[in-house]
Amino acid sequence: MRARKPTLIEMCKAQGRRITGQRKIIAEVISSASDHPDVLELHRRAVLKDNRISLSTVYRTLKIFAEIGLIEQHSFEGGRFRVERASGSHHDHLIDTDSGKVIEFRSEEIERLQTEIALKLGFELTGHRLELYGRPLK
Amino acid sequence: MRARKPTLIEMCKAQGRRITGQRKIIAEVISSASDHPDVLELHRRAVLKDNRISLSTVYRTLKIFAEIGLIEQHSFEGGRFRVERASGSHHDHLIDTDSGKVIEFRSEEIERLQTEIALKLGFELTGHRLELYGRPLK
DNA sequence: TTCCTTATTGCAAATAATTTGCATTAACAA
DNA sequence: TTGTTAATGCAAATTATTTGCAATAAGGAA
Repeated sequence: MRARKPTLIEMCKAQGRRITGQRKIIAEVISSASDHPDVLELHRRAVLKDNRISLSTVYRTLKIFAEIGLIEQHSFEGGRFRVERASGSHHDHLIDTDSGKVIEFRSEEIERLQTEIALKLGFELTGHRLELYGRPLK
Repeated sequence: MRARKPTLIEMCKAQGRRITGQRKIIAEVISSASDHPDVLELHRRAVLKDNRISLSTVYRTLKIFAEIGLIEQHSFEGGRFRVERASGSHHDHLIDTDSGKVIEFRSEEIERLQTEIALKLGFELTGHRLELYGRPLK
């Protein structure tokens, strides 16, 4: 039997946090999202499952999840913050400027170049942000 | 005699805009900035030269300059918009996370890879954002 | 130069996104 | 079951930016 990846809630509990109904639901919404919803959208989806979840709680819960490293918050060009479950493996994003959809990708080549460039400029790379914006080819 | 690069104000005039005292000063502040100041900082500097410049005017002027393509506005991680005079030549940014300073760089290699990746994903690259974050090496 | 039209400005109020104070509720350990 | 206290909901506060509107001033016409 293979070790299962712990759920958001399990990780949360492991941090000594209380497992509330609203946290369970917000975690569920995030886990089952295949897109990169923004906070308002998350709240909308959460309220569908339990209409007693306030927007502040969504904000607070996201902040906690982010601190523990369970999710990542991205701010793409000219929009609100958008959320995705941390996948463990790093990737960058291509944003479809027609639809707003987000496509994930990863390039070892680019990762390597970034470290190299930082080094050449006299810096130790601690993070980066790479976003491509494009229109689908016909 | 070689053609001189037109000033922000000249470009502005060429667009049929009125040349006001505040626009002259804001243009001056931007042109003489060697860093990437945010709006509040620009306003602070502008007020030093003429204390009758309001923050809204700075915002409005920046919007106009940006529309004409005279400046670029960047939103680096977790901060306000920061402004730089458009240089004509594209470059990316490395942000010193200790000091907040911004270093410009350009890598043909990375530019090329980006176009290639987008293409591979079925997209025509229309824009991108690349920011490196790092700490200076000792 | 002076006058006239209308873009531009300053100010205060409006938005928009997010955060916070506080009284109430509910997790969960004893 | 109960007591402690983290978490919640709500409304109000923040922060960054935009906008309505009356007053001002650029710049072409006379």
